[in-house]
Amino acid sequence: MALPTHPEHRPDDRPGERLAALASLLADETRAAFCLALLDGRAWTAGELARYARVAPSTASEHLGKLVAGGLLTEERQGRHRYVRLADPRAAHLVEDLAAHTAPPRASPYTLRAASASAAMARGRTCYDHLAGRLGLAVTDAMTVRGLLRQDTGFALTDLGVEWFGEQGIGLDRTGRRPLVRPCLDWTERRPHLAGAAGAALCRHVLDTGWCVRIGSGRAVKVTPRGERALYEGLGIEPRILR
Amino acid sequence: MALPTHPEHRPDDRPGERLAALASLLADETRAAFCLALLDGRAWTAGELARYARVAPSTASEHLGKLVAGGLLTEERQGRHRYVRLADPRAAHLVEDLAAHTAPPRASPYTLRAASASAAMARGRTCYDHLAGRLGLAVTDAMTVRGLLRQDTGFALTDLGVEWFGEQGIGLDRTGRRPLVRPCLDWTERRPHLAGAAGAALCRHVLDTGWCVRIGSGRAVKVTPRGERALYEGLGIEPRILR
DNA sequence: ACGACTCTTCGGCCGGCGCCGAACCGTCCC
DNA sequence: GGGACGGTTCGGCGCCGGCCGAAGAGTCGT
Repeated sequence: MALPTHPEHRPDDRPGERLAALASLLADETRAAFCLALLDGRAWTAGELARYARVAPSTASEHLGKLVAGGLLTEERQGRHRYVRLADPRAAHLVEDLAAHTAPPRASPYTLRAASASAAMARGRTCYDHLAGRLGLAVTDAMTVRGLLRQDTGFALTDLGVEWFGEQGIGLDRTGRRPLVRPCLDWTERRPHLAGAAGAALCRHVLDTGWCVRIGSGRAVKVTPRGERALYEGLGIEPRILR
Repeated sequence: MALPTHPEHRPDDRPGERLAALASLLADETRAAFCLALLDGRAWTAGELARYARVAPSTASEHLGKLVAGGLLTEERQGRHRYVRLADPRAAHLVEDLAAHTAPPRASPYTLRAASASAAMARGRTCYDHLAGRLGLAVTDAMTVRGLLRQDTGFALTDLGVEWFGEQGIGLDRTGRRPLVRPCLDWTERRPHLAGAAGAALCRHVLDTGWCVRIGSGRAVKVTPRGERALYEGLGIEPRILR
């Protein structure tokens, strides 16, 4: 027996349907705040997000339901906690891209605490799974002037760059469907920095080797003394840029 | 006298505000349909868009007001017409990207007319200002295998590729802030094709030299016999791929 | 000057959705 | 077992926003 399809229903007669549905997920201020918070790549609990966005737990729960159903987030239940994170690099990319389109960075922060926190964020932070902030830019720029990355005719590693990753002992996974290299336009600095599988591998490497450490539990990262030496020797990055 | 700023208003206390505002523009089915239609890069009148999306002229007018105010569209008044187009390549890129995230391409078209129209679209079309469809992919792939473009470690023209543009007499404008080359992930074919300033220059070139012509007034383009020869001789593209 | 045409403004309607609090369920810890 | 805690479900409230039709303003052609 055939499904009772309405005769007037034409499949492509509503060109904007899917696009609107996707955009709707981010069209709410609370959900947008959730996604921006999750750009740090970590898993947050529902309660953390609720407090962060200053809404009732019940409200947050409903929003998370929509974001998960929409495929933007994945959840992981552990005991009485509901951990939630961006579903995959594609979802992170989407949020990044949209955020990058939201015009000017905001004015100077009000409190001292906020000022020092945002200064740390400006120095170095992670953006989902790669390095961003001045640190991310410094690495990207250093790789560019050293001929490891070319930005003048697109955005791609050179042969030299691929070699360099090998020398550093950073494995490049070229199997997945994820692009090896892509630019990520950060919304404070207005210039692209290295993202994609290579960017993620590099970020993992600098954290694993102790070149950088996370500050507290947030997105901000700090370069260690050892990391300063390594970045200077390996890429010619002046330590003072990172301070 | 100071402005009566509310003391509790903290500027970065609403992280998702801007993102949500931007997403809201596309979160309506009618507005989304408008933007998708405008991806052809042409200027549409308000009435055309209203008929296309099947809403009253008054409704369309209101939507256009929002899209223009949000910076996604620009308008140009001519007599009693209001011509509207995507504001810039960045806006087009945004819509493309979001559209690319909306999952699977839809099922086979119902009517014969729609089938032949979408077949023409699949063969070749423009996506804002560059080539897409099988034609766009064929060009991108041919450039890749000939070493003009590298996609394995990112997405960038090679030196050979820059040279090739020069040989073809296609000027590459590297002054603007627009990236020279970027990938555009099309939402029917799931692979990237050449976009950015170079993609636009190439598209302009094939239309100017008569290698391709637009079919009717839409986005679909057709390769001329002369174009077939040129594409075969210049890039080794088999004519049958384009049929 | 007149009518045809395009677009805009306004009022009003309606549905959807974001929000909360209360009640409830399950987990963890004493 | 009892209490604290995290999350969810449900009902209800209020508002925002998309839709239309009617009326009006500006433009073009005859």
